[in-house]
Amino acid sequence: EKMYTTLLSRLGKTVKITKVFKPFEEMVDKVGMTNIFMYNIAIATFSKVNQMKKARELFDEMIEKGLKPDAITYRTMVHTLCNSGHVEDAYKLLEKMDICNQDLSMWSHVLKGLCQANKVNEAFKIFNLMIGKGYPPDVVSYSILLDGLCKSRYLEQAFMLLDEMYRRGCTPDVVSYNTLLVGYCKMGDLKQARSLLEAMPLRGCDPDIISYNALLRGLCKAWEWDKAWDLLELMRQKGCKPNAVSYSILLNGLGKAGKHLEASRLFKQMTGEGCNPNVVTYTILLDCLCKTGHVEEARELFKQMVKEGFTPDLFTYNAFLHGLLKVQKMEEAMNLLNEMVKKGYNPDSITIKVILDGLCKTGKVNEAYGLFEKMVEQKYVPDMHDYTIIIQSLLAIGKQDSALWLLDTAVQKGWKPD
RNA sequence: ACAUUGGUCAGUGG
Repeated sequence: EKMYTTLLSRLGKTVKITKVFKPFEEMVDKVGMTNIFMYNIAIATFSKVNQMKKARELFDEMIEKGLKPDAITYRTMVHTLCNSGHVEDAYKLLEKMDICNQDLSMWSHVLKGLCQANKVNEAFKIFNLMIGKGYPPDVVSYSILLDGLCKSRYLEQAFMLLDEMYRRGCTPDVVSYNTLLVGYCKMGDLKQARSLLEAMPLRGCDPDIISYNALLRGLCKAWEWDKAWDLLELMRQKGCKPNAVSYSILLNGLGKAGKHLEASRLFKQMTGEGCNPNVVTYTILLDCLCKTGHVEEARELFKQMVKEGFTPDLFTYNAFLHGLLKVQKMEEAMNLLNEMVKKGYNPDSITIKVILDGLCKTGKVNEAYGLFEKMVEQKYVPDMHDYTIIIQSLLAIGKQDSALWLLDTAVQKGWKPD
């Protein structure tokens, strides 16, 4: 039994790296799952590769067998339920389990899950409930709520919550401040961001690279290029050397502003500054080249990144596909699509929208609809945007009745037209 | 023997 547990653990670790879980699954089926360790390992492993269903089955199975889940089992379950959009279930589980197996971090997972589902109000309800149960919040749980408020654009409330943290003796740390900084910058409120940044050292929190990157993003969004360059200089002076994220923020800003020459120059420059490119920076530049009508250069960049040993990911493929389809290079796009599938990247909802849109814009509405039906058959669940792409192009070629029919189908499936 | 480990920054579609 000990041997099997060790074996399972070893195999589990490789699964987490390679994401290939078939052999592990067979192993789980073959060996008898006899102790709690084996279940804990198996549950954790399956949840790491997004096999929630498997994880839950095992959890139920162990209870049926009369094995009592321990704190670790519960923690793993709560964690993965929250991260896979099943916060409700996580909450139910927490309500059911023994007090001795609960702790603040589990409740924090629930808070985060709710915030990610855009349910900040719910999060606050749980927050109060959790306090009532004897789990006073700490700086982490507060920061989760701060982030939730910021992402829902409730910046004033976030600021007030920061104040509440002081009053309750939960001194905000650099993460709390950064959370708010990001919020201000995304909203374009650079004034507030700057004053918060200046206030930080006075409150015993020196800004770190994330603080500066947040501000950098705000400056790029406002097209304040000179100030952005000044900030880079300031960062170097303060010993916060710009990192790959800093450069990708700048690259993306330049790209979105259509400044592809400057973006290309910065891309070359960053290596000289001791910062190596990565998949993200490559993808940003590639996208920028595509969007500014330089597909040939984009293709060269794609080749270059592969040659330099970087593996294109779904973002890269989607961006490039979009670029190719925009200039009607249908055949090359389909080759790329095949290549990406062969490499193990399954088209996601964005890939599908890119292709639908590409087909429609080249007048191949029928093909688009055919693909759409095929995807639905393969249990892809289209959203309203997928419908919109096709409906719009049906209207464009004067097929109002088909468009209306499709719209009706979407509505019947519970979608709300926008 | 072994397992879980809570918060903040960058990229793709409509």
